[in-house]
Amino acid sequence: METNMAKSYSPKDVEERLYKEWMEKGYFHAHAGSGKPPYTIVIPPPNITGQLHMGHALDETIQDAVIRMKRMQGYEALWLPGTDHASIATEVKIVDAMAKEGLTKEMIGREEFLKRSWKWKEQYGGRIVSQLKKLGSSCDWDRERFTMDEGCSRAVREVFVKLYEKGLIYKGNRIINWCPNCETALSDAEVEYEEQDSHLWHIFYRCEDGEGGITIATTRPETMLGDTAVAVHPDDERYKSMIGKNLILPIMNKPIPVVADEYVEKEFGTGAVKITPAHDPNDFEVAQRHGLPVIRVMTDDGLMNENAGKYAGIPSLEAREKIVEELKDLGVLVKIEPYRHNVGTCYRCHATVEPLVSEQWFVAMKDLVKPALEAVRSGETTFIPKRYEKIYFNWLENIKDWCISRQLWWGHRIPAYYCDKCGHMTIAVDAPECCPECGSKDIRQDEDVLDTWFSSGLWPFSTLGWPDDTEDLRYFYPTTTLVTGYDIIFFWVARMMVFGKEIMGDAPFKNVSIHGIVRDSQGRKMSKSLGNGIDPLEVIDKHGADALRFSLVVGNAAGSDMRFYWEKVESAGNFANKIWNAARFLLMNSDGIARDIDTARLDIADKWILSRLNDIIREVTDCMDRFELGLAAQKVYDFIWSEYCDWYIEMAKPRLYGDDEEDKHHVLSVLTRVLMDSLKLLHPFMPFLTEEIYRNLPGADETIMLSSWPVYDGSFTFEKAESDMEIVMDAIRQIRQLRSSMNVPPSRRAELIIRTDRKDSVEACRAYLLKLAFGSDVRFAEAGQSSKGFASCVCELGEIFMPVGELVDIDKESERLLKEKDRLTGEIARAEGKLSNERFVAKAPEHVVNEERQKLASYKEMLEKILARIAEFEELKN
RNA sequence: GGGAGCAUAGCUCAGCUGGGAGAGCACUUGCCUUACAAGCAAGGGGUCACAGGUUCGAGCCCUGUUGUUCCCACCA
Repeated sequence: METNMAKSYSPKDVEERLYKEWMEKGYFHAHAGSGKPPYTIVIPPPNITGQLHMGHALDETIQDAVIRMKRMQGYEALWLPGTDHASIATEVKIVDAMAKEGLTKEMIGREEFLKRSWKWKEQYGGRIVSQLKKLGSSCDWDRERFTMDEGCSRAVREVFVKLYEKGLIYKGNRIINWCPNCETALSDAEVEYEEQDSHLWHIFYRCEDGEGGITIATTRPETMLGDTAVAVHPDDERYKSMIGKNLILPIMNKPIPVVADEYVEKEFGTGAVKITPAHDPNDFEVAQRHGLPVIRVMTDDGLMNENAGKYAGIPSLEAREKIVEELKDLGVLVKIEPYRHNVGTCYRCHATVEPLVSEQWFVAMKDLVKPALEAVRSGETTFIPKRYEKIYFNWLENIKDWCISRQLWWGHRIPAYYCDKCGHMTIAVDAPECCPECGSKDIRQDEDVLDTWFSSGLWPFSTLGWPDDTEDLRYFYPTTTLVTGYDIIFFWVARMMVFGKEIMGDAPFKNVSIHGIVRDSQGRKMSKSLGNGIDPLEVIDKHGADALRFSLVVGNAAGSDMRFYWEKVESAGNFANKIWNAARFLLMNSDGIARDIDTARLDIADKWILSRLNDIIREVTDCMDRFELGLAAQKVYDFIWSEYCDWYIEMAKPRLYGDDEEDKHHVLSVLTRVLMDSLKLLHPFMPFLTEEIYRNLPGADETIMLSSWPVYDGSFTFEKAESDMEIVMDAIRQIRQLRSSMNVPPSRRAELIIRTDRKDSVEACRAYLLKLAFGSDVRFAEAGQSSKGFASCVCELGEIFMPVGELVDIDKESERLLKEKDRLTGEIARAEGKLSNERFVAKAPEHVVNEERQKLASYKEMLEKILARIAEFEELKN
């Protein structure tokens, strides 16, 4: 048959066209209530401000691979896509963009700012979506959601009200992490610590009664203006007598008490800690225990405030220098030590985070967390790999209350309404018309918005329609699998588990498949500041989405980091081209008619490849089910390239080019079947290529996407043919090696004279031996066949002689034989050693012992033949 | 301070429930063998970090050591 397939595969011509068609035909759409078992994945929603990076590419590839396989296996497979408003990240970007126009938030006001933000969302939110499509993601775009769309926003308010009414959300004055740059509170999870060089300042606080005093050590002298005590360890002999006395706080010149608290480490610094409750979380706790006042000395934008006396209005770092100067002048600065310590920074802008006391909204986590912990302990939800469960446990077990209010505008505004008249606070899903307490219309909503992770925590059910009782929700919740990186287990996975258990009763997913991050070729994290990021779109442009996808998955152990190499992408692209050409070969020889395999006609090679296909189907499916995609992809790769292309296609050639029309059709039926099933196994990784080829194969369905996943077929398992074929293949390798060692070109064919007990195998493989071992003829050796004038080799099949005598280098040949003799002698010694060990024979499983016996016998036989060859050579030399 | 991962060929990495060390890339040699030179064939290259232990048998299980990466905690 004529084929118009190009000589090499060009992804560009294929990918866009196929994706469009898949969309038009609605293949991605899942139907609730179809009766098929549901398989659901909700996408980790990318930020609307974001561009596709390698992390997304990996994450989407894994999800798409899983969902495509499940769809083929007959599940009602739903991959629900969407995007995240990413409150703080987006707001920072919009503010930056505005700054270029000389504008600030305050200048344009909240309403105008939100208008701009939505415009921004319309402009950029679509960008990431179109990039996901380029990867081939088979998301159900009809169900696309956005964390700030009407439904998700209502879900947020509902959950807020519910938790508030249960007393699990509260407003309070507590110490929080403040980013002076973003000017908002942050949760603990949003603080990143980095080591920085600093100093430890030792400052002397004298006693109020004039006798002595205490030297404290601090890394932040500027906060001393807000000190309300000095703490020492209750058992510290040095300070025991001071407990309860007052010290005079330098500069401020006011008395503060010495308190005893076990939080103090006697060995660190001077063993005395200044207590600044408003600006240190530990100090805050000490203050709570001892009933100390809390005095803030800094403003929200990083200046010293009115409580700082003469330092009011000065930026805190500047104040630090001046205060140190003044302490020195007062003679109370005892010493300055260099000191390296961790400093908290904002995960978005990396400004140093200021712990300070502020009125914020919190979620009380202690009790909420319990069912989420139990869900993983009981196995309701399983992490893959399992070791990530420890991280999850560790975080949830040590959780503190979650600060959820943010002093930002872009996000879900907190549904709290304050009455200006009577001061009553109303918490409600829908904005009240008037104060339910006094009826006044002078009510205003809380200015703050919620932590972006609050709404993403609801994602698995808010996207399915909750709080409404929708068919989607009933059918697809709980979802089946979550695929995400280990870097957001705290931020996101844990929160979804908590909300899922609390709101829905069921954990949001059965499996959490965790993957690593994509690093650069030197193992560094890809980052904007390093400029070492690789744009997936560039990779797709150069090598195709299939090559990118395959390279991100193949050979990678689940859950571990990987490095990006262009070579790996190229190799994946080569693989695509290899398959393309295999298909081209098949179609060039095909008459386009689909035929079932006639099992009565199967020869040894057919049985071998079908049997091997069966093995691979089982192994690949098994790997996929265990989320070992790297192994699965590797197995498909090896099977297609080595076994199908390098061996079976080559073996098919003489049959296709022969005169036996029926056999030709038969071989085509096997070639087609094996290719078709291989394409199906590969489809999750390379959706475009496999679809393009599949459709052209005789007997194909409308699309590979909805074709059925291959299943193990016992009638196509032929263990004997498989092992017989392997023995012949080994003989072919030996002959090739022999020829290669003598530099015999393929064009020079040689007669193959074989001495063997496996005459059946040789007869069955006559054509294959001729083709693959470059034989001119195959015949059996006569009794007493000598190796004189022949090149020869020994293998499990038997002995093979080739009349290329004039090419034989006797010395080289002897060397080769001696090497082989040594190898066999070694193997025999090893096997005999094992078998003569009584405990081995007694304790090892029977099949292991038997295998060892068989090997030994086979080695001995081969060695005998080698020795005979050597003897003949010795004779020849003399 | 607590926890986790990794250490296997020159490089990057696989190695499933313990049963004779693998792939890709790189390297050497020979081939334009009518699907593919983005290819085919052959080859070289490894004390599986180190030391113990369990076992008939350990790259794999246990203990310890070293190196390395990461996460959490945050003694001012």
